[in-house]
Amino acid sequence: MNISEVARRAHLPAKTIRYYEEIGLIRPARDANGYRAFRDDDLHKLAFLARSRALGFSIEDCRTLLALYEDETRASADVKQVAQEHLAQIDDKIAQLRGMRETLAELVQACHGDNRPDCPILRDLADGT
Amino acid sequence: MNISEVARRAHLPAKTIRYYEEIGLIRPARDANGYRAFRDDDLHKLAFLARSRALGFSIEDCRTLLALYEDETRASADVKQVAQEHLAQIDDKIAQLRGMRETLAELVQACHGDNRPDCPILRDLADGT
DNA sequence: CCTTTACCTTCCAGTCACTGGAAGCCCTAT
DNA sequence: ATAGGGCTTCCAGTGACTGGAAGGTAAAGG
Repeated sequence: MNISEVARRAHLPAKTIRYYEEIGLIRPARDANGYRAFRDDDLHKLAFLARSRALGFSIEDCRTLLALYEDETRASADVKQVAQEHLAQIDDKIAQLRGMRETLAELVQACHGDNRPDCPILRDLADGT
Repeated sequence: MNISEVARRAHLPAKTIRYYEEIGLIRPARDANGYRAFRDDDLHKLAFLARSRALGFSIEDCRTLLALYEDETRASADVKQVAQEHLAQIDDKIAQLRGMRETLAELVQACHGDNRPDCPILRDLADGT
């Protein structure tokens, strides 16, 4: 498989796949002409990475997960821990965004949004009141 | 005011304040010795920026908001539009995170987290099933 | 007056995960 | 022979800082 085919099948841009090789997540073979020659194994790994990234795991988490995936003697507890920590981070992020959302929604609500300069949004940003 | 005092009062790291000057958000005067000499006006702007950033506005949004803040002839509608667009982006982000959270929580739930290698999390990442 | 300590300055590099673009080689079809 | 598309590498840029080095300056203590 050339890069564009594997990109299509793994749902990743070709650029990203090259980048993943650069940082050592995959090691595709090369044809005589220098083109990357992807095996099914590479495709599986890339699909694994695409799904891990879609769940918001960092690249370093993905590296860990991929290593666990390939390690037949892994303990599922190790996988679970990575996932749980990530879940906690997502919860933090959601909480933070909800806080912002609440404040912002109130301010937007309070602003007339007309031609006059008076604006509760700016007042709040200026005074923090 | 020197940078450390204004940093303390605006709740921003000194590094960030220097960065904000570099990108043209503020233009503090200079003392003869080369130290930045912050006026109350600079402090107000920095506090404004700190609060805008805390609500998740991008630096470019902050630039716009600061310009509106300083423009006595602004229309509040312009401010409201920036805030509303940002609110919509936050909502998108929350929705995306909630999607991830839901999937992840299910997977974490399903994983025994013991010494055995069998793991629904890895299965899902590998198969997408 | 000297030294220490705590500021302040600039500049450069690194973060994270790509993304865009340039320059150039390779393969296929006409 | 040429046109097109795909492939390669390398370099630079994104956003918003953050860390650290190298060096000037100020205030306090001895």
